[in-house]
Amino acid sequence: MKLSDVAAAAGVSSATVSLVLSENSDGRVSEIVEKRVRAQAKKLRYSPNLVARSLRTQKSKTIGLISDTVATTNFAGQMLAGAEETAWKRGWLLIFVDTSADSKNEERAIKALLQRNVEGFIYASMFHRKLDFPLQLKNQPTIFLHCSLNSLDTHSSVVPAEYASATLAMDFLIKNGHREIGWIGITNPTVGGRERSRAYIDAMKKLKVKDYKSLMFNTFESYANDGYVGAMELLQSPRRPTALFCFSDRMAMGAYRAANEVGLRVPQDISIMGFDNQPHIAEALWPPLSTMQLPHYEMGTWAANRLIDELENQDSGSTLCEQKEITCELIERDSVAPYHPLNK
Amino acid sequence: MKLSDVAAAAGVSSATVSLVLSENSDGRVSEIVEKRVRAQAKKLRYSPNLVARSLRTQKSKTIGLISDTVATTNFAGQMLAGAEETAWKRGWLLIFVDTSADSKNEERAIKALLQRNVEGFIYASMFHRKLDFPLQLKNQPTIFLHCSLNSLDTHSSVVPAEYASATLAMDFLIKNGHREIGWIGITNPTVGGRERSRAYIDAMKKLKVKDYKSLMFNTFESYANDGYVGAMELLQSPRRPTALFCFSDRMAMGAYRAANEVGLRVPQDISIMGFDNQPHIAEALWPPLSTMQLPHYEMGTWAANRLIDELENQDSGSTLCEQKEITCELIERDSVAPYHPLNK
DNA sequence: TATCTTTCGTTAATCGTTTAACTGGTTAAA
DNA sequence: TTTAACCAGTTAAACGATTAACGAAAGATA
Repeated sequence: MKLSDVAAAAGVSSATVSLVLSENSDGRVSEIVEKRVRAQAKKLRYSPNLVARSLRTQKSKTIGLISDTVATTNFAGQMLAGAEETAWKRGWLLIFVDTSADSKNEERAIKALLQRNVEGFIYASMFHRKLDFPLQLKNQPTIFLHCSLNSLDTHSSVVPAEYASATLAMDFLIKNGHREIGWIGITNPTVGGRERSRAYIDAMKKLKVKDYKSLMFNTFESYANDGYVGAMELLQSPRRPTALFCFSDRMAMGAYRAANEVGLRVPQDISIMGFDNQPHIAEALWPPLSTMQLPHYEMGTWAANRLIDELENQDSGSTLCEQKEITCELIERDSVAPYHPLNK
Repeated sequence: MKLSDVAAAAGVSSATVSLVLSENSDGRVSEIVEKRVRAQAKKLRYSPNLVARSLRTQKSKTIGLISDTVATTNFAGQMLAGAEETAWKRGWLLIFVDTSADSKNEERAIKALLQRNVEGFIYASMFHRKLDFPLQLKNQPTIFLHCSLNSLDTHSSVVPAEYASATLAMDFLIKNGHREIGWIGITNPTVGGRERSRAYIDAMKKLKVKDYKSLMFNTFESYANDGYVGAMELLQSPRRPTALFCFSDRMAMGAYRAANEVGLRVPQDISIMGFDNQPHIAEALWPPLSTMQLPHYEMGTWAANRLIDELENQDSGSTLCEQKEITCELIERDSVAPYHPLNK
């Protein structure tokens, strides 16, 4: 069913049909004709050919999301979901391409999307990092998702508020009476690793805990086993902490095992705090893990909304760019208990 | 850069450029002109406008994947990845839409894709199930991914070989000398639940284990805690099994906890076999869990290849449809040990 | 009455390709 | 010599929308 079919059925020209259906007919079409056109369009189940429209208008109501493996890395798929759903709700289509962190792929992907008249991009990273501007996106409307630019005054970006969120986690531990808090983290230089540990250190300083460095343990990676190793170290040291703040839920998972092995009960003997709220882990551990919910979904939502805002009012001068940080939500489950002198 | 720009630069008509660049110029363009055209195209960095081409040819080299939340459910995102990557490799674009299992959404999604001249569909399900044919896809080339049709002779589908794979898992346990094997599964009527438990039962029958039913425990859902409950029951019963076959890795995770609580070591005192090879769980447990790798990625690959095959040789009569089953791979880690009389 | 507006539509160009049909000249076959 | 085939391209019509520019009839104004 194309425009001209409807036009023929309604006995008018296709221009008229177009005018009516695009709500652009301010006084140019009589009410009676408009009704006739609408009736026929409905009857024939007309739906516009977006390819033709796109060719004519040079718009596509489509945005592209390019990412390094964001879809496969389980819980970060929430970013995709958030972006896709909001685009969808606002009448836009989101095309997602995974470049597997390969720059040749990335180039091809951007080209392929541009060839399809994509109007703007979301550039998403699997893990929180800073990067240089991808040149192929020069003068394309672009939002950075879960990453930000080294030179950050040209485009909007949205990332988790690592420092603020980790501070929230520490506050929670402290509010529960803990002072001897251990840190299990990573040396791998990522924004998350750096900022979360900085928050830990600042909180410990503020608490005036002396020599907190002996309560810190860092490994390079953040797998469960790294957490195990770190927790074994800390839990068996003479200065055993009463709570453990782990860089990630996976490390927390390892910490659980260490606690179990050492004969410490969670949370009665040792409180454990995670980070990420990784699905199928955080709530499946026993006891369920208290942790910080990374705002993946919200970030995806924000990025899509922002981009579409920019695209929909190109004329309006609202093209300010913003470096957005979203704070993680505290997910209180059962792995943190109030400190009690008897614990020790 | 459009065709006519290249044409002007090369001093020929745009038809000629089109002919040359589409490799359709069998003897219609002299070599010298062809060279000139190619040189100019390269110099001007011409890349065809796919929207215009699509309008003209009524093809889009694009397929749509519609799914109920396949992207957000972590490890099933591998299906998406598999489909997307193969489409990409073969020069096709895959557009993915998540319908959140809402039929209104699904209708809109299919319409939106059709409006963009999508040439075929992959219909993906988050969990293995059977369904009725979605009417909007009538006479659209469609492959069913991780699901199959109730009336299954019209379209191709690809699913995991549940029965065969579960049999493989049982064989592995049996090869390790176990006979008293417990089953922890679900009553929730899914293909996976039904077929895996059937494989268990058949294996036990074949082994001639008497009254194997007292070694089975089913709950409705398959969360970690359900596995815990089931394992507690089985491990504390007078007839304690020497191995546990769990419907899912998450249930196995619960079984680990139960074993630990009861004072049984994995795998020395109790062997545990999972199913799914769920990322971040199976390998993060201690000891790492032996399990079956669901062929998500391969299924995605198969679906995309199949669909594109169909689309690329529409003329050729190879439109046979196939009900494909892919067997899971056994992932041997450390949670299964040979049975030894002393174990008990 | 002559002229100007308004109203309600239509015409035709355009977006960037593809492709069937054509052209004008040369060469080969009958 | 006529006819046919071939060569190396070109012309122009699509594909299905949008939209600037135009136009005819009716009503308003001077």
